Amino acid sequence: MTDIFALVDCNSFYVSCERIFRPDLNKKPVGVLSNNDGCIVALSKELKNLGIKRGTPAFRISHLIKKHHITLFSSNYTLYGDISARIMNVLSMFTPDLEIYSIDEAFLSFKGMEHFDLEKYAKEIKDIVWKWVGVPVSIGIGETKTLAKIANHIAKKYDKFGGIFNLVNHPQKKLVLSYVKVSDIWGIGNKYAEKLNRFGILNASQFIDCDEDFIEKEMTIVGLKTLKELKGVSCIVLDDYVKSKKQIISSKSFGKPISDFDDLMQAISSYLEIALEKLRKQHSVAGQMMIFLTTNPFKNSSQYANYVSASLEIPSAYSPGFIQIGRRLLKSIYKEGYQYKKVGVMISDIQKEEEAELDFFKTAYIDDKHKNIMDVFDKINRINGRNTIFYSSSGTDKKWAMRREFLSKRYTTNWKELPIVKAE
DNA sequence: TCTGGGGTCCTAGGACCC
DNA sequence: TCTGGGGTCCTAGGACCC
Repeated sequence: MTDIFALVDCNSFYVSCERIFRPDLNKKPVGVLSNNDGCIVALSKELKNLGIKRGTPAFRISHLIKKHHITLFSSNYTLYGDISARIMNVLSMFTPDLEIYSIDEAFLSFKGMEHFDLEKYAKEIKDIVWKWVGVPVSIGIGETKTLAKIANHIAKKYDKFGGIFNLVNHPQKKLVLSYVKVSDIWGIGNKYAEKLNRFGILNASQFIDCDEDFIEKEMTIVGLKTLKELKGVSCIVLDDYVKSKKQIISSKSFGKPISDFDDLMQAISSYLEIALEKLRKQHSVAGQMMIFLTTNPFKNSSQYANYVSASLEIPSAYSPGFIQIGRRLLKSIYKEGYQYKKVGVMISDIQKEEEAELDFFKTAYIDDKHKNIMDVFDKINRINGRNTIFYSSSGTDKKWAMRREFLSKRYTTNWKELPIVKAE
């Protein structure tokens, strides 16, 4: 049976989520901002057409907002996460093998379906997602994940394909690949694209003709896998189970500069709470933690950045233990007199709770009481909403909280903010 | 005034061991 | 002039992804 992969990718996902509840913004330039309303991270086609690029700081386009009637939103991850879950739910009805690759992308296995009308099937998927959730998607189909990615890229780029492109047994595969820049191949980023360009390799068709030893030498076995995938040899398998995280990071820039130790400690404590809740959700414990802080590198003021890590005697997921160590670590690298822009925490050396318990010398948690406390803690927040209860070390004044000036409502996760349909 | 956040994998090099 | 060889483990850094 031939392996066939379909990649379903939402178009301008965050923008599309906002548009579900603001249909008046269809066909208009819309953007979604990063945390702190800093950079533009998602752009509608109309905004892209104004020459604005992903990653542009919002303040650089402030003069264009009025002129072109641009609408900007603060990122509303609660909303996007909820819409994403709905889409994945719909997609899972079309295949038993689904890999949720990111918040807005999923690989579907079409294994053994080479005699089906794959484009027609993809069109059905696209239409149903649009009808039931209200988000437009593009679908690319290929014998490998990398080819499905390329097909998706083409489906998105050229309107004439109606958002669907199939590379399986394509009679002009080489010609199609010659239209794809090497930097648009999945797995080839800026650095390797530049390197390949220096060798005169500019598009996917030229890349596929390269000598395998040469590619492995210049791009390690990662590059070699990409090459083989383009040739139709599947090297990247479909992972249809949820993988546990091997490290969890929580960090955010502050809404305004912070220099006080206690404020920084509040942020560290809050981020640790977020990271550890994620850790417990995947039933794991961590044996290592790291914290870091930095001033604003874009400012001319005096700069300082540092990080420090510590190992835990016993791997755990008990928040107070981590917060205690976090305080000690912060003390060791904190310097007075600097304007800090960001702090963050990282927990690593992660293993499953059961596995840790099997190890006689590394019993997870100090005792069951700690585990019970955290279970109850998480349950309360799960039922009543995040931050219903939290540690006092995380503070209540939160001077450092991020800016979110253009936040849309919690249309799908809060009863009080449900959209209202008015009959005229 | 204003420049994101969260991940993975691979490799090279150092420390250490026999 | 010579100053072994091989293995493992860990870490930092680089590359990529969304």
